[in-house]
Parts: sequence; C-alpha cells; structure tokens
Amino acid sequence: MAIDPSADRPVYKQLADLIRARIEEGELRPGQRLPAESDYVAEFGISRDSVRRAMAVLRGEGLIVTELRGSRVRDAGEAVTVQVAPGAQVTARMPTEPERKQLGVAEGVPILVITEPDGETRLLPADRTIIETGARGEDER
Amino acid sequence: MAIDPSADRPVYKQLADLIRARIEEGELRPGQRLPAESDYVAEFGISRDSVRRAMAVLRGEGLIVTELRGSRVRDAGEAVTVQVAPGAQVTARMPTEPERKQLGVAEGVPILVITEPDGETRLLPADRTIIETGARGEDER
DNA sequence: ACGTATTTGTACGTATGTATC
DNA sequence: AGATACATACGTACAAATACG
Repeated sequence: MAIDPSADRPVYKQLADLIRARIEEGELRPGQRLPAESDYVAEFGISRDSVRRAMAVLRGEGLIVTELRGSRVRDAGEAVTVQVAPGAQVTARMPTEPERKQLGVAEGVPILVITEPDGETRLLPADRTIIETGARGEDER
Repeated sequence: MAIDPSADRPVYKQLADLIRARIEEGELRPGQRLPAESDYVAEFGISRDSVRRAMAVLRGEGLIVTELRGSRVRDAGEAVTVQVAPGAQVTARMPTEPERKQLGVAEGVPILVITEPDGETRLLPADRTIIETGARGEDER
C-alpha cells in the first residue's frame, strides 16, 4: 500500500485515505498518537505540504485532533443526551472560529442548532451531544 | 481595516476574520463572487498561501464555496423540513470524504445522523435539512 | 533552571496542471 | 489561442510550544 504521485487522485488525498483506513481498521486506535508529519514525509517520499493537507482533511472529518505535540486519533468521548421539546427544530452547521472557541469545540466538529418553539436557540457541540426527541418524562444527562 | 503581519494573530486568520465580517455585515452577499485570491494578495501584500488558508477556514465554516472559477458566498439554500418520530436520536458530525461524495454534500457542511427508535439510521446534509421533532399532538402546550 | 530536540504552525517562493472564459 | 483562477506539490525558513536530559 503506497502512494502513487502519478495517479489521478492527489497525493494528499491518497494519504488521507490511507490513514483513514488505518483508523477504521483499528490499526490506529482512539487516543493513539499518529506518526509525526516528518515520518510520513520519510515513509512515502512526499512533501510535508502534502502530509499537512492530508491531516487537514482528517481533522475536517473529525477523525483526528492535532496539537502542538502531534496528532492523535480522536476518541469518541461520552455524549450527553439532551431532551428537546416537541416542535423544536434541529439542524447543524460548522461553528465560526469565535463560536468554536466559546463553546470549546474541537476542529472538525459541527454544532447542533436547536430552535425551541419559543424561539430560543441553543448551540451544542455535536461530538458530545445526542438529541432525543419528544420522549416523555426523562431527564437531561 | 488592514492586516498586520506583526500582530499576534496569524495573517491568514486576520484575513478570514475580515472576510467573515464582510459576509456577516452583508457587504458580501449570498451567491456573490468573492475577489480572486490574487486580488487579496495585491490588496494586502500577503502571500497567496495565506489567502488560500483564509479561504480554507471559511470553507470549513461553510461560509463560502470554492469552485474552479472562484469562491462565492454560500447561499443558504432551501432547507427541507424532516419529521422524526418521538424517541429518535439526532446528532451530527462531519462526513468522511466518501460519504460526502455519496450524499452530494459540499465541503464544510456537516451531516445529521438520525437514529430512529427501530435502529434505522439516516444521514442527511445539514445545510438542506431542518429536523422537526415529535409532531404528535399539536396541543402540547 | 537551561539549553536542545522535536513537532507543528506560519509564511514565503516556484512550478505545473486543469478547467473556464 | 490566450488569459484567468484555482488545485496540487515541491522547496525553504523561522517561530512557538512542548518534552527531555
């Protein structure tokens, strides 16, 4: 399994595919540290630029998180179940940068937008929230 | 309003902030074409690299879409309202690349994941979907 | 406490490809 | 055909944060 620079698919997407597959197969497990960018550069003989693009793809998919010390496979984290009133509307979008900071959401994680019947809106981090609809007599959390 | 390369905040984020503000103020309206990357290069005397990073940020936030002919402000598009059964669970996440293609979702747009009480799951593009919950009995309150 | 190594972040340059106008 | 504009991909360099001896 290698990377073919002459293939139709861009190098960085090939690398993203490859790493994604390793994550999905469990070869890279949640919480586990990924090899450094320079490791991938050395392993596949590609530019750091391409490696960083691949990482950006995976971050955008919420599969990994990257810190200054390296990237690791995101672990699901426990989600809190939130009850919403009947008639509430729910959708989702990506947060803007200020929202992301304010809500403490990682990159690549959408936010759930709940509009209650009374017009109030709530923003919740999608990776830590499951919305349960219209069920009777249950509490949050 | 300009960009200060010596500021703490990275140039590309400053530019993203600036363009985001123009969008939010309505100076750049939905559907409208953004200036070309080279225009921003010229306007602020920064590298194309920085401009492209800024664009990537805004794409990631779902604020703009970029095509080969340029970028434009995403227009909300009509959202379809979907009813879900009481007891259904809803969350959201970013699609992986294959999912994104299969569902025809633009970059920077999350997907809603609906799990019905019977275990069936549905994936829906969040930018075109509003979920309305528990429509059993309009005389709830 | 300090310097060094590691790793990612940012930012510049250049070049080529490809699709559109 | 030519100009324009974005996509990809290589290179370099330095900064900043963290970890380690």
